[in-house]
Amino acid sequence: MPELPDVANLKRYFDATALGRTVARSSITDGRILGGASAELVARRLKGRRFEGTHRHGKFLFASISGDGWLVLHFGMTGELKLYKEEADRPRHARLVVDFEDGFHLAFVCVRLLGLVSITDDVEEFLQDRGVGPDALGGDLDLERFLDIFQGRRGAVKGALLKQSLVAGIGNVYADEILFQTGVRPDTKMNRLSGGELETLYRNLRVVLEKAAAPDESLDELPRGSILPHRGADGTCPRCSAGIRRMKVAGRSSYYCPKCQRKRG
DNA sequence: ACATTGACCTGAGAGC
DNA sequence: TGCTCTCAGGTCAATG
Repeated sequence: MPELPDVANLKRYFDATALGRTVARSSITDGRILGGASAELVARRLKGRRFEGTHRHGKFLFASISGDGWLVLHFGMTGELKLYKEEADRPRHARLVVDFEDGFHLAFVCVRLLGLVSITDDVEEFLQDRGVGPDALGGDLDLERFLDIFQGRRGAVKGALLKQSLVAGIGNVYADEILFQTGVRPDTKMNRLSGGELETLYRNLRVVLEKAAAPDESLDELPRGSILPHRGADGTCPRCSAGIRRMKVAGRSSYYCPKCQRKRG
């Protein structure tokens, strides 16, 4: 679930449920979610504080803690947030539970433990240390920067789109959607695309993610319709009705239309 | 430097 | 019912 558009939704959920509330206490129920950070530090930083605002970069969500630093959340493959009141409603696989003074609880749920909970004092520094590239929807990713990053790469287009150090936020599903809109097969080598195709790729990347991240998600308004609901066995192309095919690219399942998406080179 | 592969985790679903 | 296998929307370390 949690690619850029999903994290945008989780940010809205966090804003609606946690901002302005005061933390009474918090607990980490499985230390493996911390990626080396200290559970004691997380608890100490949150206790008695309020969340004042949030910031999303790629698939990371940062929540500013009143007076002192940021809570870092990454949702991995299976992360989500759940606000609840009654203890009986605590979700399974809650890895971080924040208890608010007003009796509500916010759980960071992560079945497969591939997500991350941490603390940082400086968001920019955190992103730099981890080698995270510019946000896919950010203002500093203009066409020029995009071309700088992707032009001349030798590997598959899809592999490059998925690489968070190049551009942050695109995951397996939206990479397929962007490539469907662009009419390019996922295994096409990046350096086989013309300048014009790269520009189209950039425009589609922005449009797809903007539409998907909007509160009223509207992918079906895309010029070619959306391939996303047709992923999986027996899917058909929304544009030409050909059977959707599947192949592995960069180790990930990739769905594409054999008629609308051509391989170059 | 760049690209590909396996490992990290758990759970759901298919097939026997 | 229960076992085994495959797969899942992410990322890192190790390898070519």
